[in-house]
Amino acid sequence: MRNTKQRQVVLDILRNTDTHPTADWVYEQARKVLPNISLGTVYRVLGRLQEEGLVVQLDVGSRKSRFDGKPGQHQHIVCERCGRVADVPDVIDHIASERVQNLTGYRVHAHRVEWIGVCPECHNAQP
Amino acid sequence: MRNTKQRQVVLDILRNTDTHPTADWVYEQARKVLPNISLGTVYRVLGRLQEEGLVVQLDVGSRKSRFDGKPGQHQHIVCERCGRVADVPDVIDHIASERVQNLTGYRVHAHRVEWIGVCPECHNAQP
DNA sequence: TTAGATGCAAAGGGTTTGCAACGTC
DNA sequence: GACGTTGCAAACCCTTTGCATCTAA
Repeated sequence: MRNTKQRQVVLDILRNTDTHPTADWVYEQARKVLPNISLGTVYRVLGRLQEEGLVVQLDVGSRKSRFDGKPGQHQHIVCERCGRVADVPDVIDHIASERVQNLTGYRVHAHRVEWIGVCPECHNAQP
Repeated sequence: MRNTKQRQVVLDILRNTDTHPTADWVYEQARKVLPNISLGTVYRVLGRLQEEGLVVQLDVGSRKSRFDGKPGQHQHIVCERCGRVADVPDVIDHIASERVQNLTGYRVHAHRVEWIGVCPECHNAQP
C-alpha cells in the first residue's frame, strides 16, 4: 500500500475527530486540504484502511456508514434524536461470551454493542 | 392500517422463518402466494410492520437490511463466513446499562448486541 | 363511499467501478 | 519504469416514491 497524500489526509481526519463521521463528511474535510480529491478515492482509502484494521466501519441504523478512526475495545451509543455517536468502554465480560457460545453452538470471536438513548444535549433541549 | 392480503402474506412469511431474511427474499416468497405483489409493496409493508413493532430491522454489516418477524428481548449472532444469522437470548443485564448511563451521560433506552463468530456448519466444513 | 393500499416504473442516494492519467517506490 | 492510486463519471444496487388504480372498511 502506497503512502499517498490522499491516504494520509483521510487517516489524519479520522484520527483527529470524535464524531464518527460519514464518508461525505470526510470528503468535505479532505477537500479543504486537497481540493481535487474525489469521493471515490475517499471510499477507496476508507476501504483499505478498514482492511488494515486502522479504521472501523459502523452501521448504526441509517443508510450512511460511519467510520471510526480510533478502533479499540469500545462500543458506541447513538442518540435516537440527533444521531450523535459517542464512545463507550466495553462493559461486556467474557462470561457473557461463553454463555452465548454455549447457547448457540457458534464459536464467538467478537461482539458489537450499540446502546441507544438520548444524549445530554437533546435531553436538555427538550426534557 | 388495513389488513390487506399483501400485509398478511408478508407478516406470515416473516413469522414462519428463522432466517432473518432480506426484503427481496421476502418478495420471492410472497410471489409464490401473490404472483402480482410488487417489491415496492413489500418494502412499504415491512416499513409499516416495523413502525408497529411487529418486525425489527437489522443492519448486520452487509448492504441489505434483514428483517426479524419475532421481535423480543433477544439479539443476534452472525456467522462471519456465511452470513447466517441466529437468535441469542439477551445476556446484558441492567447493571451494564446503568454503567453506560453513568459513563456517557446519555439516558439509555435500549441496547443492540451483535455477536460475531463462526456457525457450527461452517466450522465443521472447514475446522 | 372513500381514504388508505397497491403495482408499476422511474427516481433517489450511498457506494462501487472502469479507465486513462498520475505519482510512488 | 512499473504498478499501485487517483479523478472523473458512469454504473450499481437497494430502497423510496409519484401516480393512477384498486380495495378494505
